[in-house]
Amino acid sequence: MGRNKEINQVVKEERRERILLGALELFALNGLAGTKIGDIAKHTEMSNGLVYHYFSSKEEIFVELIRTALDKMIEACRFLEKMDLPPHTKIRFAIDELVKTIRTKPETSLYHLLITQAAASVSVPAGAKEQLSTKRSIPYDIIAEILLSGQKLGTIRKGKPEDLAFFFWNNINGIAMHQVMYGRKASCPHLEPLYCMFFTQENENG
Amino acid sequence: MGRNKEINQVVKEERRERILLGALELFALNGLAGTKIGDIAKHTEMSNGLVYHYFSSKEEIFVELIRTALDKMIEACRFLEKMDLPPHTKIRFAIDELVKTIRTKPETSLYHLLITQAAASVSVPAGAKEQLSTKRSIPYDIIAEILLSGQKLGTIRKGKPEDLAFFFWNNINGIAMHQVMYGRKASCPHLEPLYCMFFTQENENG
DNA sequence: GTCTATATCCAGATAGAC
DNA sequence: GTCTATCTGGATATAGAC
Repeated sequence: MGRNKEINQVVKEERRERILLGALELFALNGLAGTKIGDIAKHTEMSNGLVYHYFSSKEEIFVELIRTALDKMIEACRFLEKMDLPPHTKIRFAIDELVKTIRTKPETSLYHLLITQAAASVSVPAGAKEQLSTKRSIPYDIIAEILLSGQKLGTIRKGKPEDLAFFFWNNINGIAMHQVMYGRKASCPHLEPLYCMFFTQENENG
Repeated sequence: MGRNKEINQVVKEERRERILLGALELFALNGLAGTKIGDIAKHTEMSNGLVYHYFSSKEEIFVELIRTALDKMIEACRFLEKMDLPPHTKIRFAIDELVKTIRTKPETSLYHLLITQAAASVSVPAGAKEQLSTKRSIPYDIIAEILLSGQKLGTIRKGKPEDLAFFFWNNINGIAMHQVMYGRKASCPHLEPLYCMFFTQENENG
């Protein structure tokens, strides 16, 4: 009894996840307005109505995805922040790790794409706007902070840390987009040029 | 008579331009599906019906904008290609000039955004797909070619030219997006980190 | 929980007056 | 050329059978 309820709960959770994952692919590629509920239903092999059994509206799905995307990114950044490594190693690690995740876990690229898109768009649901305005800057701030420490040690190039952080995320997003567009077909670009952006010379070849 | 016809022709052309410019802003920010004909009409202070007097469909407007965007970009690249400058100077010039245009002519950023968005999207009209598939790679190829010449002269960092060209455009697009999002409020990021991506050391400080 | 059928609404596009 | 009114289709969301 209580038993069955638990199991049902799990099944229900699973279905939700399926819908979210399917919707993520579609939203990331076609945007909120460009994705019909019917598309999501078809893509997850459910009926139209069933989607509405799990979510009360298309926007709700979208907002939940935005929330998840932002939370995952922030979590990764906080983890990075706490690592016991010199700043320039943290940055290198962050680049390598982000790119590895992008290449191996497809939904990662989609999350990046989704956030980038949503952040640039005006006609985004209020709930998503709220998430974005409170959380979007955090990864930028954390990277900027690490870069600043590195600059003090002379291992990171000079320049406004916020500017460098901007380039950092910009390139990560671009790589994610590249991955989504060309997938396994084209190989991921080599990352040396990216390192060069951030590391001072002595450090660069190390 | 022939006189009046000419004048009318000019007025008509002007209206078309107004619609295109207004639509560009909306498409770039909200995508094709996220932009209603009514939005375009309101934004250009025309009636719904009048928009249809100049264009036969929403998609037609979109495709024309994509075409224009690609053609402008290609034209600028060809101009760059033909300049009588050493490769690394061409690259520096290209970055400076692109960023200057992005900062001073607002529609430029919107064009960049529009193309990036459309290229990533699946649900784009056939006409736009066609434009993209025949033209999108040209700016990448031209920049890669210039970078390759520079590599032969030792003024451009080594690495696959296509990869470097990818980063080149990726950062330009990111700056365009930044400009659209924060406009005049936030100042444009400093470009030194970008130069570092492409130039060899001796050259970098020159 | 899951489906089909449907009510409702909204947006693309057209018709026709001025 | 420009507008308003309207047709029409399609998409969101709901109702109700199973």
